[in-house]
Amino acid sequence: MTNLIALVGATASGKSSLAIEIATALTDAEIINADAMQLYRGMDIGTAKLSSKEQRGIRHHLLSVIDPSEELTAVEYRELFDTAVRDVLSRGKTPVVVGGSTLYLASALDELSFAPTDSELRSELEKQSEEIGALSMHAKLRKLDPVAAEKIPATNRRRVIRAIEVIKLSGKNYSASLPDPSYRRPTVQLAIDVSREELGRRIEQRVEKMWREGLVDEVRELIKKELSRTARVAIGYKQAIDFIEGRLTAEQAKEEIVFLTNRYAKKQGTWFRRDKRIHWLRDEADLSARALEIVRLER
RNA sequence: GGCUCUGUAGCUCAGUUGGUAGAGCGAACGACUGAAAAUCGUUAGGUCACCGGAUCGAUGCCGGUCGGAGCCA
Repeated sequence: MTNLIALVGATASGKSSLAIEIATALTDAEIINADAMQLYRGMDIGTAKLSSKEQRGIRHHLLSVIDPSEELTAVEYRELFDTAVRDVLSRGKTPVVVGGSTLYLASALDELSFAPTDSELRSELEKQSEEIGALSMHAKLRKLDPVAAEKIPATNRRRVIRAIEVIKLSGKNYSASLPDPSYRRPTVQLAIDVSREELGRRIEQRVEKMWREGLVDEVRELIKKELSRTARVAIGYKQAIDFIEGRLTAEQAKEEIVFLTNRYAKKQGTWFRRDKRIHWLRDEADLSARALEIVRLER
């Protein structure tokens, strides 16, 4: 018995609208967002968030639930996610998870025990990395855990720092490889297989549309308050800020958004391709019918 | 028309006092455990514009051809 349906994959591949179709057909489904940026309140146009009209009466969870000044870790996301899932299940409904934020999805869907964190230790290590350099930092890791050091390139400061943090906090070695994934709850995962070229075309159109629909105004409103590190680097938002502050022309900003979105889609492709549990759906006319067939077979 | 500068990887450009070349970005592929729209890795790309000359040897020097930019007229 499947409790969860998850629609994952690249940005602009058509997840949101397929989710609506599936939920409508199932009649008892509710949607749970798994997009890191759609969690932010006030970040609507640039994240391609469905309007309430587009949601067609399907209940959506975890949209616009945190302030753009906040950050949300993968573990915190999992807590929100679990609450939403329990809520949906308690009413006898089926949760349809939709999103492309890789680490959030792994955290929510799969068995992954995150080691603890400590912001003080973290910032101390970050400072140290600045001072002594990436190579010395990596040498420190090598002393603590040669196996982990072997797997993490010295140039990847973020992962080196996190590994040292975990080892110091837990006293145990750091597993630098992702385990074979296993679901926390019975789940069926679907993704839409859209070619790079087609994705590129859609992204270009989507960026034009975002700009027309007022991305810049949305961003003007947002930057009245301090944005969190995460919100600040959201594709589209950073470039709109650069436009507003005169560092880019409108054309340059749009061009950069298109480019970065394509690169993002590519990266998502790499991540999802290796998950052998995903059912890939050809992007053709009877898409939702085939999706429903798989869902019914798996339930 | 004259003068000056210029043509090296898909793009922007280094470079070789003459011994057949590099970087950044891009591309392809990949990694990923409390920032994930993050943070990184690997690999593939070049008759060094074209033709000729001198040289053991030219992408580099000399001459010419073609293309680009600027200044003067």
